[in-house]
Amino acid sequence: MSDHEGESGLTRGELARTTSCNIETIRYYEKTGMLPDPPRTAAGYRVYSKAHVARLRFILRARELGFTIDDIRGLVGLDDGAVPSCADVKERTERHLADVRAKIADLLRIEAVLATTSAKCSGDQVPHCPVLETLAGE
Amino acid sequence: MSDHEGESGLTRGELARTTSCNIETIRYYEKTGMLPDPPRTAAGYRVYSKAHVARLRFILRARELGFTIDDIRGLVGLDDGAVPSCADVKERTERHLADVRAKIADLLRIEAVLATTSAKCSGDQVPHCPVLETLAGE
DNA sequence: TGTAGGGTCTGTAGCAACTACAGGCTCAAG
DNA sequence: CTTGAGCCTGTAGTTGCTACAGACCCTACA
Repeated sequence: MSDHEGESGLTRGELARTTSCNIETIRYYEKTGMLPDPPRTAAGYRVYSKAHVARLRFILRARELGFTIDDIRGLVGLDDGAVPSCADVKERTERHLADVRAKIADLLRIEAVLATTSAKCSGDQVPHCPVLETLAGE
Repeated sequence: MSDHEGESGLTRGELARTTSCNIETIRYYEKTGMLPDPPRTAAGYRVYSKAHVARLRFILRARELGFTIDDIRGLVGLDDGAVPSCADVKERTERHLADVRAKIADLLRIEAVLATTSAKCSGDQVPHCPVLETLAGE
């Protein structure tokens, strides 16, 4: 699979390594239409171009930021076929930002409960376990 | 299904309503052993006692606090059969607390990126979309 | 007594977003 | 020409539910 295209023309394994993406995930993104179907060699091996690398990097970065697959589909214009407008992108981002903030607020509440409850517990055998009592509803 | 047991002896639907738990989730918890199999009427209807209500409330509260099903299994002594020691409970709680804190840290990083990126975007047509550029990797 | 409507029973399939096989090809090196 | 790595496909598993379909059952009302 060494060819004449310079650094282009990656196999699936090579793409996985250069992007640190699980090799099966690549196939998954292809199946779900996130990543365009690459051309194949005569033997059926996928051949990825630089465009594929860029697209995959985009997807992975968006996932890192917590965008769902559907969000990303919108960001790359796969839901309506058209390249999304700047306003579209901004709106999706803001919506996602609100979700993230809500999740942070949830987790902070949870953290407070866990921290105070756990602090009450000596770890020794005390008459009642504060953690279990909290969970049981006092 | 009105019986002589006072406020005990709930049907599945009644248990769902009193705990605000989805009715199917109850069956799921039963199937996975989180909730003990209740006795049945002659026709095969489940009959739940106060103990079931308490156990389900416990599970739901622990889930709200982000404990996984396996965590909860440990908290109620279902993984090794024995009632967990206070130290066990404390250790599980602390471990979970660390997870929660890590998740919060992740989300705060994400929030910062999203907020600054989104702020750069006017929403109008500008030459380049700052959000997409960030995702594409500058 | 009949029936209409709700509730309940079971098993099974679906969701997100992957991940991990099994069984078979293909390719490059020795 | 063989060996071993890599690739191909389809399918099943993961977590924590949720949502059916099709069959019972139970109560109320006529």
